[in-house]
Amino acid sequence: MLNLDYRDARPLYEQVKDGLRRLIVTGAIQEGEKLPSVRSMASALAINPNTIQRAYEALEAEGYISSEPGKGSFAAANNGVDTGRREELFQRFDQTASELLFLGVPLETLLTRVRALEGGDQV
Amino acid sequence: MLNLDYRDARPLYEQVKDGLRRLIVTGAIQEGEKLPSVRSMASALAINPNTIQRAYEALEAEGYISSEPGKGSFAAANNGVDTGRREELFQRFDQTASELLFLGVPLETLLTRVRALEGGDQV
DNA sequence: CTGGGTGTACTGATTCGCTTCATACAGTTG
DNA sequence: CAACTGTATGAAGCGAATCAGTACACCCAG
Repeated sequence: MLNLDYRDARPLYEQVKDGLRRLIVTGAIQEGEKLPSVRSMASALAINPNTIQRAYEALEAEGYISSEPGKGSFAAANNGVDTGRREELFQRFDQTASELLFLGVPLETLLTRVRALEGGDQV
Repeated sequence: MLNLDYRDARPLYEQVKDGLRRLIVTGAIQEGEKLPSVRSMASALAINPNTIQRAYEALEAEGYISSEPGKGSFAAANNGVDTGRREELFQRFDQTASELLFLGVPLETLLTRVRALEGGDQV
């Protein structure tokens, strides 16, 4: 389901968080679908359950999942996502795009790329 | 010229690196222009010179600046940038865009945003 | 030529965040 | 009841980041 990179400088809980978010965003995990339990995912990735929980906790704060004690964690609806996350993404989007333009990438290339993502949910 | 955020979890040298890169990308620092010396910038930001050098070293590896012993560091041409950086940006671009689309942002909004960046060099 | 600027290199000490491990409690479910 | 779930806490170790100090080689204006 996920793979960790120990050579990566990023913390494990962040890799888990970003990985799960991507699965949700790309549609690999559908709305309402149940996520692996903290413990099972921890043993699957061979890391400590606390690390997984930290990732889940952060994802819930962002609004991507919701956890219910005793039951489990589930993918939330796209409309529940924190607005701060939206701002952050817009800023990153602009910065990334402007740097690519600076590097000489044609405007049309970027436009085509965005259109290709529409509905596709690949990446 | 730059401002550091000590509440930010990101390392100082990375904040300096990203900040300078953005100044170059947005045109605030033109090609060939001389950057502040390692020591002067360190005292201006009230941090250790080693931290600045680390940022400069990384930027040179990416191809955004070039340093000459005894003379100084200068903004490089956009064509000298490492291709790995390009790949990284494309990947980030796609991921960011697809997440924004997932959140319900209209395709046209993203397209308009990219067009607005063309040549403008604002951000 | 000399002094002050430049980038670069190395060492040691310290601080701080990340991660692990262990344990515990409370809720849900079959 | 038994086994699962999320959640909470504290202690400990580790490694990255930063700081401090020192040093060398280079360039250039005076």
